[in-house]
Amino acid sequence: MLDIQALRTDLPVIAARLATRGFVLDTAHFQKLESHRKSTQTRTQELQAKRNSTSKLIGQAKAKGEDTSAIMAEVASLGDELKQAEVQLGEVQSALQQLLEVIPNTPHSTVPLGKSETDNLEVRKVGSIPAFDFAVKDHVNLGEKLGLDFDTAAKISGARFSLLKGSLARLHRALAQFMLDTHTERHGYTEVYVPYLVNAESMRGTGQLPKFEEDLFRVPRRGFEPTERISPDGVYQRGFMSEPLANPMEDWYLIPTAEVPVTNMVRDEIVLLEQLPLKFVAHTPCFRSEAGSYGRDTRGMIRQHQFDKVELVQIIHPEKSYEGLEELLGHAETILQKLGLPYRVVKLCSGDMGFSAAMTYDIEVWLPAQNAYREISSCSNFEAFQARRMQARFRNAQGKPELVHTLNGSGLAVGRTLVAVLENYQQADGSVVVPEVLRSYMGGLEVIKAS
RNA sequence: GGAGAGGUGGCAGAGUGGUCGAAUGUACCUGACUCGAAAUCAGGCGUAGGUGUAUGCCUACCGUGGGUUCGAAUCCCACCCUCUCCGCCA
Repeated sequence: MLDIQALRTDLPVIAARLATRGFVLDTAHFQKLESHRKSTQTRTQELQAKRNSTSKLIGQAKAKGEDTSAIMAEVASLGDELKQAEVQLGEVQSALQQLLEVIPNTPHSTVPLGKSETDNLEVRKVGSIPAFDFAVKDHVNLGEKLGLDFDTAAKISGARFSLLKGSLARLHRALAQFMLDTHTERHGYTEVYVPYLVNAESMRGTGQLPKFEEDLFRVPRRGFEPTERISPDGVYQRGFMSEPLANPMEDWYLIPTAEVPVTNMVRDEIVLLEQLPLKFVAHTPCFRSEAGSYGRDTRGMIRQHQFDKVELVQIIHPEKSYEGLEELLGHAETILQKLGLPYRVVKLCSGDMGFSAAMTYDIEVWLPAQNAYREISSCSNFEAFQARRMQARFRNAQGKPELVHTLNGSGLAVGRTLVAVLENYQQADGSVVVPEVLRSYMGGLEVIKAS
């Protein structure tokens, strides 16, 4: 969320910055709401002040045993007008809030201007692209002999799920363990285990709600009848839904990234200055509906409804956040370097960044079968955008509460890393060499072969 | 699933419907005393918002949302959360 004070004082400037990311801010609408808010709030507070002072007089008069009927009649006439003013104020404030919640973050001044991913800026390329003296296979072809089974996953669940067996399942686990160990032992992160089902308030805090609900899996709790049942006359019914119950419980959402539960750890908290930066790493599954991505990456495990990710999160002092972003990016890069995977770092342009980010670096890993770099990590500085939504603050040197900055980045997406390992370490016979750093996690296994 | 207890300021903990934004203790900050510290004494110490050049003034907030009332931390309703006991359970 943007600072409403800044919008009040600097509206044209902020609108122009938002325009660089392709967002049109309706400034006239904002100004109209804002002036309505101002007059309504002033009027409401005047009436409240009058009610309060008069009511106090009644109390004092009664204490002395005086007659209060005249004064009570006076304040009674306030009632309707005050109630109406309060309702109006509530309406205009929630309208402002709703408007504010769907405005994206303003890009940092050093973010390259552009409309789409073609305008992103390549920052560096690291590692050398492997040369193969045979026809490279993609991870799907390679995996089918090694334990990567999409058919069974489709039977169990549906499209965009995968099932790993044997050495590949272990490789998947090894990657996650290796990443966690590296970040905790070398980069100073504290490992956390977090809930995978979160409430709407947490989703709002990091910016997934209210605008991107269609990307999420929503899990109803109490509130509906089951979706399957045997009807009274003995017929099996599927997809049955009753009318909603009178008092439904708040729904949960499956996390689309560990960013949500981990960053929300500091929601509604005031952390001590000396505790900053807080650095957390979590290995979690991520669940995404992939609504709107029909037909994209349908083959293989690049784009799944469920995938694992090791996520880095930092809660950091505002003056240190850009420094912190470079460090966090480096922490993610370390994983690729140690795995010996070639990659490049891209700075996203204003038009390609996510809703909440002020600056984002993507790390793209080389996939030989696609002959392309593909995103494997996204590292962002959200500045105070998420902190403002979460009311996540620290006590500054003057002892006053001030919003923290939040950073996060994948370190890395486990499924895509597995794809990259398979494709980059493949051999002519269809086997895959296990990267050196993973072997201790694989019981010393050096090559994954068809069983 | 059944029965009960409770949610108040950083923490602890009071609060007959009427100067309660809230006693008191503790922590913290400032000052006094001291060579210094401890102890003691005095003062200060919530968050958000509005308004004004300004000392300031005003509004909201006692789990959340409604309601009753001229007036609600206090009364009523619903919900959320925590804890205890019983049952079930990985």
